[in-house]
Amino acid sequence: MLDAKKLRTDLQAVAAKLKTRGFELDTAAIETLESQRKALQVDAQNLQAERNARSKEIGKAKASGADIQPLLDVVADLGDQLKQAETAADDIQQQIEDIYAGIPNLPHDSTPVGLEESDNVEIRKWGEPTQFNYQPLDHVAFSEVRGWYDNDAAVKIASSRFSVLKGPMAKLQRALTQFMLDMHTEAGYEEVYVPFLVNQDSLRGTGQLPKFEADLYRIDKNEAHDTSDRELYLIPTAEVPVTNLYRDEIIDAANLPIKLTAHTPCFRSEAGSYGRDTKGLIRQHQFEKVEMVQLVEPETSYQALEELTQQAEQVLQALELPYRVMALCTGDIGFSAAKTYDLEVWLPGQSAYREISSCSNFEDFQARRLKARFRSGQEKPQLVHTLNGSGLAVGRTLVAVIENYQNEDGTLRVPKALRPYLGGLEVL
RNA sequence: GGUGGACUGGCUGAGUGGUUGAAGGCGGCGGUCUUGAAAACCGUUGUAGGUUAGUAGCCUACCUGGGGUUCGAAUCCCUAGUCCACCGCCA
Repeated sequence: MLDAKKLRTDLQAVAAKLKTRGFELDTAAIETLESQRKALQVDAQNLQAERNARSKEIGKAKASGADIQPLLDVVADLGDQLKQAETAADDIQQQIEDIYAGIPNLPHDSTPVGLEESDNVEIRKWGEPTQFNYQPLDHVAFSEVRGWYDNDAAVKIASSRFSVLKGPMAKLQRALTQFMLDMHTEAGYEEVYVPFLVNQDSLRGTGQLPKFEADLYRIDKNEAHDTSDRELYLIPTAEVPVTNLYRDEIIDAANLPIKLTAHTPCFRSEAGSYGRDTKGLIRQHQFEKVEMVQLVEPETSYQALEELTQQAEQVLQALELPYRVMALCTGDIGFSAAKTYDLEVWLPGQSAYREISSCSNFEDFQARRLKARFRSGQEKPQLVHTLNGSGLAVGRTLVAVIENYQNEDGTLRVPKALRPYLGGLEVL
């Protein structure tokens, strides 16, 4: 959520900035609503002040034994007036909040301007696309031959876009997870284990709600025994539970930066992506991811974004997987992000670079709704800046390892860094 | 799953429906005293919104969330959440 004050005082500048990401802000509607809000709020508050004063008089009169009936007559309809004013003010307030909740973050000045994926800018490249002296297989073909990957079984027990991994491939995925967590904890990230189901407040905090409900899996409550009015959602990323650890918290500045890492499954309904990446592990309803999250002081957040991105790159470098770093353009960054780097790994099966990590600085956009603040000394609490990045998407890393390390005879070399996690095996 | 109890500022803990944003204590901050520190003593100490040139003043809201009763709610009622205790079940 953007700063309401900034929206009021700097509306045209905000609208201009949002336009670079293809978002049209209805400034006229906002101005109208804001001036109505102001009037109604002042109205309601004046009535409240009057009621408070009158009620106090009644209290005093009663205490001194005077007749309070005349006083009661005076305030007879005050309650109704107040209720009306409050209802009107709440209604406008709600309309304003609904609009504000749908406004995306302002892109940082260093985010390249552009409306489409093709406007993203390559920042750097590491390694060269892996060379083969035969036509390399994609991960599906390769792993099906070995009996490691069973799409039909997944469809039978769940539906499409799920997968069953067997034997060495299942083990390889676990090794990758372990390896990544170890790298991050050695670099100073604290490992956390968190719920895979979260409530609506958490999803609002990180910006998935209200706009992206369709992308989420919701657990409908069982009316037979559940009278609660809470509904839980499967997490689309560990970002949600991990960042929400600090919702409604005031952090001692001495404890910043906070750097966390977590491994979780992620669940995405992938609504509207029919026909894209239908084969294999690239786009799944359920996948494994190791995530990094940082909470930092505002002045250091762009430095932190570089550090976070490099930490994700370290994983690819350690696995010796070729990749490139893309700065997403204003039209391609996510709703809550001010700046995002995508890491794209080389996939021989597709002869293309594909996203394997996304590292973003949200500045105070998430923190504002989370009320995640810090305080140094006696100063007023201030919003933190939040960042996160995949380090990495494990499922896609598995794809990358299989496609880049395959041998023509159907065997798979184990990246050196992973061997300690697979009992020293060099070939699978 | 059943039964009972509780939820108050950073923490602890009072609070007969009426100058209660909320006693007291702890902690924090400032000061007195001291060569310095401790102790003691004095003062101070929440968040957000509105108004405003203003981080001044004034007004409003906030005692777990939401709703209600009332001229007036921390206090009464309903509802949800959370925690505690006992019983049952369980990886």
